[in-house]
Amino acid sequence: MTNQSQLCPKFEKAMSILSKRWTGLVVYQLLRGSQRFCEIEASIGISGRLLSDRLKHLENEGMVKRDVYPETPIRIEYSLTEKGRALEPLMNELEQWSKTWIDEKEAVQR
Amino acid sequence: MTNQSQLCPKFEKAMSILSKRWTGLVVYQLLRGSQRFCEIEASIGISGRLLSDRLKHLENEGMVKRDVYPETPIRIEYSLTEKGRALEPLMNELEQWSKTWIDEKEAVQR
DNA sequence: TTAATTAATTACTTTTCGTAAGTAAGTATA
DNA sequence: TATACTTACTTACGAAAAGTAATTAATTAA
Repeated sequence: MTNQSQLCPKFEKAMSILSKRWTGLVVYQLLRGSQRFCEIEASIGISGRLLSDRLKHLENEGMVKRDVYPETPIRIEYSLTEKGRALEPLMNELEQWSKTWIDEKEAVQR
Repeated sequence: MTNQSQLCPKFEKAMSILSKRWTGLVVYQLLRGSQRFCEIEASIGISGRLLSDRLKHLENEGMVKRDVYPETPIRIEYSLTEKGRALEPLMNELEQWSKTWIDEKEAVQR
């Protein structure tokens, strides 16, 4: 099959961001408002090692902003940029889809 | 931080499907209509080994249907079920987002 | 008999993930 | 002064997943 790819490079890039594990959940969680490292860590169950990596990645993509408050102990708040917040409609779509098409039994256990 | 996860298990499951590499692109490609193995392989640039794995996975999730036509050479058509097609609005959202927020330079190169 | 085609699968290497422990900075407590 | 505490990371390392390439099975044509 010699078919060339017809995929839009921008779309492909967008999908590559979303299809990296944890990244979508971090964005979803930050849609609730700015949060600190340990809050995100606890809320989605990611390890510190990977959360650190994903936040850096999202910062590089211009989707997340990092604010340092030199209190004691230090407080660092992460929040979405406009680019990040623009994924809200997509997240709502995914919520709707999951409510309609995923049943309790196959959902993630905790 | 002792915070419990507030994530909806259904949403978490949905996100885990989408955040597995290639899965989203396979669904996106099949939204164009039923296709055979080698067509999908060529169009999104996935290896046969992983495409085989992802199609099985999507079949198990009830999102993809596999039809065998015992011609010569054998033809096997993959298509989306209703559950799979229901992701079309989300894919449209991601397309829009990528057009607005990803610029040429950072897009996937080919 | 050899080759061709499609849809996989197997073997092997590289990359990423997950867990746990360690570090740095800045207090607070004994 | 020494020790402990808190947050936000980083490092080390074994396990799992991904990437590449070669191989297989079924069928048929040259």
